[in-house]
Amino acid sequence: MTKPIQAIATGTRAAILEQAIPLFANIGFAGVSMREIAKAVGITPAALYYHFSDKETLYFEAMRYAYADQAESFKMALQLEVTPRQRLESFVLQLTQYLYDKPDFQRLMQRERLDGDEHRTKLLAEHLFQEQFKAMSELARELAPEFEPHLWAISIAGLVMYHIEAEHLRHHLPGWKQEHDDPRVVADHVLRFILQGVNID
Amino acid sequence: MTKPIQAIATGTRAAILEQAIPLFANIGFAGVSMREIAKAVGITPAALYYHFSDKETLYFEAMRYAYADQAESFKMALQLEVTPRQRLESFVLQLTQYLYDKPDFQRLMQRERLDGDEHRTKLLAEHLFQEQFKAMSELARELAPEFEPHLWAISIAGLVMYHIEAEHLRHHLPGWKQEHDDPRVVADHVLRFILQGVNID
DNA sequence: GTCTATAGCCTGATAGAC
DNA sequence: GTCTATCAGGCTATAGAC
Repeated sequence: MTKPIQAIATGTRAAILEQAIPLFANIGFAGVSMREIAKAVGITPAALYYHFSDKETLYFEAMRYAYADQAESFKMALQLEVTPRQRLESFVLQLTQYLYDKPDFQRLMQRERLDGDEHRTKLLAEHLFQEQFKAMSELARELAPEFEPHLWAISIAGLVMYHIEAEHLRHHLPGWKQEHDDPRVVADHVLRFILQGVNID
Repeated sequence: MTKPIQAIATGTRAAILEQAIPLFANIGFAGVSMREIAKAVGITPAALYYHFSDKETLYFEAMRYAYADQAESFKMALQLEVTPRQRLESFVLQLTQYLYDKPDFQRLMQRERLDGDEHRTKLLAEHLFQEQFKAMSELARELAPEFEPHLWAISIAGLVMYHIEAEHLRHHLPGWKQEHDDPRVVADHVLRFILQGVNID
């Protein structure tokens, strides 16, 4: 319905990436054709091949473009000079809010977990998540020393992500309420769920 | 490599479904062609259309077939006449083990969360998960009355599932150890993670 | 039930004009 | 840079023989 001509993008290359991202996120690599992408941008398929050598390269670049601003987003939350508990709280809140605000990014992550090859998965882990994951592991050592930091950090991330990824499914499961789709309610629940198991002074 | 001709299946229809399931699970609906499925079964594409009216119907029936044995699997774990804590323990253990043992099922679930339409998602929720989800919600009331049962049950399921779904990604994140791929280690961690936050007598 | 053959369309990708 | 035109091949699905 909405046809938001790119306001941010300058240049055709950026416009292509910005139109391709939601298509790949919502339909997947195999489900989207170069013709569809071209149509969304308002050019012919042939023009796509001037900017990207093939479909896979376009997909790869679309991912990199979608990730571009992400790496910066969480750094601050974890590096603040505050108590460990406050760092955990701001991390959970920020992650929840981010995933709600950027559904394309969230769905691209989800698809990579299913279809990402070794190369892309490694890139994802090392260039996007590693720094935050390290900070989370450090937090684990401070807040929950009785756990493996790696497993603990995955648990935190998984808790947040699953609530969001299962949103449609949850709507048909007993006890669902409208408010459960509110990121603040999810973040609040997840935080309480974690903190009850953590040795807070 | 391995070409395990169907040993369980009796009849072509079952053979088709059994060959289609891993293909859909690993590559996805849009990524798999009727030709590929036919080739895996050892028949021609035309023969598929004798058994299933079109590709979508085949996919739908393949899902139903993959789910068929699942509904029974978890019932006992939750209906045992044991303490709530023991029911939680056997649920987490059984879910973890099941997802590791049936990667096709696990991946089909993951794909449904991404691409499932309203109809399939509802079917999934109501015919497969509802009963176990209710039992989990009941468990929540007994073990963690300070939480919303719905959100608590989702958290438990999400904890287990995310560890498994993120397996490839985890391999490239700091602190990963080989043993973290062992379902018993994951189940043990998840259980401890949950139980520390639960009021056990 | 399964086959051969094929219709009709869509796909990724390229050549060459502008 | 973007176009028109097009190729070669893959796709779902069907018709009709056996």
